[in-house]
Amino acid sequence: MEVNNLTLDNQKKELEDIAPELLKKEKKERDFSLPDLPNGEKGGVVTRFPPEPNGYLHIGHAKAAIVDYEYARMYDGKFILRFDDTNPDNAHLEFYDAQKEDLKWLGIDWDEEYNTSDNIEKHYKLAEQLIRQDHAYVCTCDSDFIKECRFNGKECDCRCIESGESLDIWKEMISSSIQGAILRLRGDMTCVNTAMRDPTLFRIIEKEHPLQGDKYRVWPTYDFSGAVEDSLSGVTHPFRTKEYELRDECYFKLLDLLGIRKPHLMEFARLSIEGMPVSKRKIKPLIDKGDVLGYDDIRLPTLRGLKKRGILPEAIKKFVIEQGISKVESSVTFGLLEAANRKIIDPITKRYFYVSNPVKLTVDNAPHKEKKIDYYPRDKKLGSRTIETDKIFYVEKQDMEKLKVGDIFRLKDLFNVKIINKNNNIIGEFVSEELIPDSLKIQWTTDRFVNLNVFIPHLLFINDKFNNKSLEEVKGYAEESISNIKKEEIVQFERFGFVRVENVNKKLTGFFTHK
RNA sequence: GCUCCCGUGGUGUAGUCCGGCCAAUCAUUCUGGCCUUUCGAGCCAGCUACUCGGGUUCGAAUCCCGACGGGAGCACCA
Repeated sequence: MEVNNLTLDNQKKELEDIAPELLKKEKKERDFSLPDLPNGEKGGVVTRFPPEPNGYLHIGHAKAAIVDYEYARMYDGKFILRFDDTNPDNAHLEFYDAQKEDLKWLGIDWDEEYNTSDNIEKHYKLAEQLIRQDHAYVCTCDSDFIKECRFNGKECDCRCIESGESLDIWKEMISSSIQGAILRLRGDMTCVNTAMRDPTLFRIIEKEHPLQGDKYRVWPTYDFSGAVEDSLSGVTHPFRTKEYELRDECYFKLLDLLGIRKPHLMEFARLSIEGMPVSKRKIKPLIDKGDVLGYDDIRLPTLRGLKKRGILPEAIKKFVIEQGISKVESSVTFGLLEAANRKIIDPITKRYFYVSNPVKLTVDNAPHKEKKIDYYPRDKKLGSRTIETDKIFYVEKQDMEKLKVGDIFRLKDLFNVKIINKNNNIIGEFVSEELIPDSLKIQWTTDRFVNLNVFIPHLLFINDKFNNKSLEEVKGYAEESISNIKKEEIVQFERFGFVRVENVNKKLTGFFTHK
């Protein structure tokens, strides 16, 4: 029978008769683990995270680090932390440790750690090999000229000097004080891929290195050190971001010429969050001007900023793995990270009363009470506190504005109140204790409150322009028991949102995490 | 300008290599409902997508060609 001649409805009916089970769509569960690695063998995978110690880690670094780390764990392999500190102009001592702290906070530990700058002698040897093989040459042209030649696909005269002479100058570069010389790969000056037009392999930078001091003046470039280190350190699956894709050819050519092992190099897209730039170029000026408070500002996607705001490392990990290693350039909303975070913190955070924009409410005939309220009714393990109440309360101005004289509402977990007067003072009247279904329940404090201001982060940039309303400060009263928290804790202020509260020298500050 | 990469709902992603099981995954957002002593969580339902045009094929999100759109690179930075 010609099934396709039937209408859709008839087809369905027909199917129901023959094979009803086919009509039921069972939900497919998607697992959020990373896809398999090409040629990935249990125990045989080595990955690496190679930051330059030039700043604090941000969510973009976290993506790379988590992907590298997770793959190593997935295959029972090895994960290497390598500081790519081959430019003494950029590397700073403080950031080696700072970045390690950031990684540890993320929950990442490494099997091996080293600095590229420890291997400079090795790099020199390989460079010498290239020169002897006539695959690299010393160039003394100035950078503008080199640029021009690259652009036009022209070779310069330095390319013709013979390998012996190049070697002599190379040795001089290392040992003496000559300036203005670089070592270049003999690539192809007419190659359509401009990355192959004799890229620079080594250059002279005379600056104290944070670890090596003044031991070296000739430093390898990323093209050289990256490829060589990946190969020599046994990395099998190095990842990097898409903007390096054009350099793949150079990476493999170098390893080819040197006759050393070629890893399986892969690229993924950079992670960008809407309105939260990651680049130092954009963040540094804001810090210098004082527009943001530092690299741990809660508006920033630095790991320190996220931490301060109350984002947990597990949420970052989930978020990153959900994004995966696609090459599609996309801009994710911060809401996705928030959602991941909320799922984790919701079941484990205590609920407190916090009243922003407080106004006084007097309930003259209120019964005196000592009310025990669970920190989270759904999980008694989180404990409870007892609040003593009398006639005086503080409630949110916004809530009171919604109510008219005569309206009845409930002070949550306490009793029902009717509004008697709203003129100068807000006066209420005790109505009853039993819960009135569907009544408005609002949070409150007594007159034994503590002052607590909450900083609420908003988008740092809107349409590429700095948002000068990006940091909002809300003043309010929190119930007294909030001051019992230790140094810091993420809590939920009911009907307000999740807030990370810091308790430093008896001074409380709140940082709004998310709704 | 040249070269490379990418293009699935509002957002992000799975599927693309190896065409059929895709009348397209999952998450998030949004809308409605349920539940709840929070505007949070949970539960249920709903909306919305294969950039376009050709080709190959019995059959294309998937392969080929072209267009369009987005991103990146063209550093003595990584």
